[in-house]
Amino acid sequence: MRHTGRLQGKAPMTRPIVTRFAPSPTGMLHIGGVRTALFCWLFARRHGGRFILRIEDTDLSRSTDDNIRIIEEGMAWCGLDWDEGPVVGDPSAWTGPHGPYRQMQRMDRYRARIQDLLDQGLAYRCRCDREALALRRTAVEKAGKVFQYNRGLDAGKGCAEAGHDASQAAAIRFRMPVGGDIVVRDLIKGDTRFPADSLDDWIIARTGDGPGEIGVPTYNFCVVVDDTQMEVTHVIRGDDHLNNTPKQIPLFEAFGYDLPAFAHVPMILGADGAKLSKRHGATSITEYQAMGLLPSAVRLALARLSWTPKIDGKAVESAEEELLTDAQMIQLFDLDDCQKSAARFDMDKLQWINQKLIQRSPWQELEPHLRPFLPAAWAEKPKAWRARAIQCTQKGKSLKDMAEALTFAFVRPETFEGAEKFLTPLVLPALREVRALTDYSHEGLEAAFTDLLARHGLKTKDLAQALRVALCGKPVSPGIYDTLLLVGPEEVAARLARWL
RNA sequence: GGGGCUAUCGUCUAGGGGUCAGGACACCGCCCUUUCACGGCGGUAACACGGGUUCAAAUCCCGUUAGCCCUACCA
Repeated sequence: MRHTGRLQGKAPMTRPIVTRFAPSPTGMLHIGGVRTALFCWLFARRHGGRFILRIEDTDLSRSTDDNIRIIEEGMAWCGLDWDEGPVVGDPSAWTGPHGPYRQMQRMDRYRARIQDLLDQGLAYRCRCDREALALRRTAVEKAGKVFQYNRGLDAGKGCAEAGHDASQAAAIRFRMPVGGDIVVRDLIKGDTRFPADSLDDWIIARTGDGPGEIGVPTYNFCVVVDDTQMEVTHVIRGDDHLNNTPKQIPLFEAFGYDLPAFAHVPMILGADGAKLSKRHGATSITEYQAMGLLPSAVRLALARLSWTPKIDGKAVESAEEELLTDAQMIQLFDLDDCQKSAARFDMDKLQWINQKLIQRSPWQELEPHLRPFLPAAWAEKPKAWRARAIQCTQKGKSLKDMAEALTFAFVRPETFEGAEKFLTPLVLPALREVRALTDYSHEGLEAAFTDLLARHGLKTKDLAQALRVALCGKPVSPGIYDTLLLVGPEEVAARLARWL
């Protein structure tokens, strides 16, 4: 077992747990990224550790401040608060002792480390130009072999022997170990061995601006520098990075650092099993927000993909147990209970969770989330009215559904085709009396209805449906007493007028 | 091509030598009902394939197949 760190797989207990989420600001915040962040967050919270947000913006062509703000806001909406990282809305500020937390602002650190490696002979300058490299690559591949820089079939053909001009600008390559296996001890995937000879001397810094200059370092290099310097104990990331780990491990060792523990979490797939993309519907976290989902529902649904919470060693066994609170999730979260395989995104389950969470939330908690879906007039309504409005629509699947179910309270309805089917001559006399009702308490309305129904020989259904149609413009609304109450006596009279 | 990861109901999964293969979502049916819902009860439905090992395999081993990842001076 060569190239394995002494502490790999178990972080030293003397250090507090530190996890980090390190997205690239290249567009929207992807739901898969949020899930990875969620696992990091849950793990840190579970162990009373710190959670770092770090921005990997070394891809100059795609990284923008706007994209960074999208990440920050998405994380914030999801309730994934970070202990160290950028400050929302201020590109030059950060919180935490290991800043800055944007890689492009950390260049001097990277260059210093690269210089160290160069001085120790652990890395070297490479002046092969890309065309020449491409030529060699195709030649080797044509022969059915694998092109690996300075390795395998290409062994001994590195720059040193190629006699390149030292006055040229150069990229920097890291000298990888030869022979044996590099083993990654992964908390989710288990031990995985990679033949060291399947990897080559990879580029840690792009070609610099001039001779002796060190260019922008690459991703695999920056991560290692950052993770060590930020004292990350548990690298929890997408399993697309599993293959990068054997490249990074020798770097940790070259720096003389203990290895962090690794946990590669499976990806989230679309409903058809393909990589989750736009054509599957929502991929950006902001779309979930717009759908009327509660952040807590998104958290639970995402967490339950590839994670089975175990209570006293037993997997959750009922709908009731499935509905974990954040506190329970944090208390229960364990990398041991994570799946190795990718999971398909299940929108039905998300919606079910959302519905259940809406049902069991106090109306005051729901209101701020519901507010963006409601008309401005909402704010002017009395507290008791708002409470009733929310409570009688808490059966909805989403905040959007709830808001839609309440539109009748704000807009006078149009009539519709077939309204007469409900507003028959038989119910009109009763409707006329409803117009005069003044006691709008639930009990008052119920008593009045009982009396009305008896005297006019109607069934509850007849009157209720007629009222729904006249008041809401459709035969669907909350309970009829609630509907009346939310519309209010004057408006009820006004809306009824056209039918009488 | 090389290296790596993965594989139980439609979906998320439990189970890791002997289970009627369990649960949740979805779906279907019944009940409740002033509409739509909610709720209650019940039901359909799975070990990718082929070889081993074993008295016994979903479970262990080896193949195969399929999907994905890495193989960039992207991250």
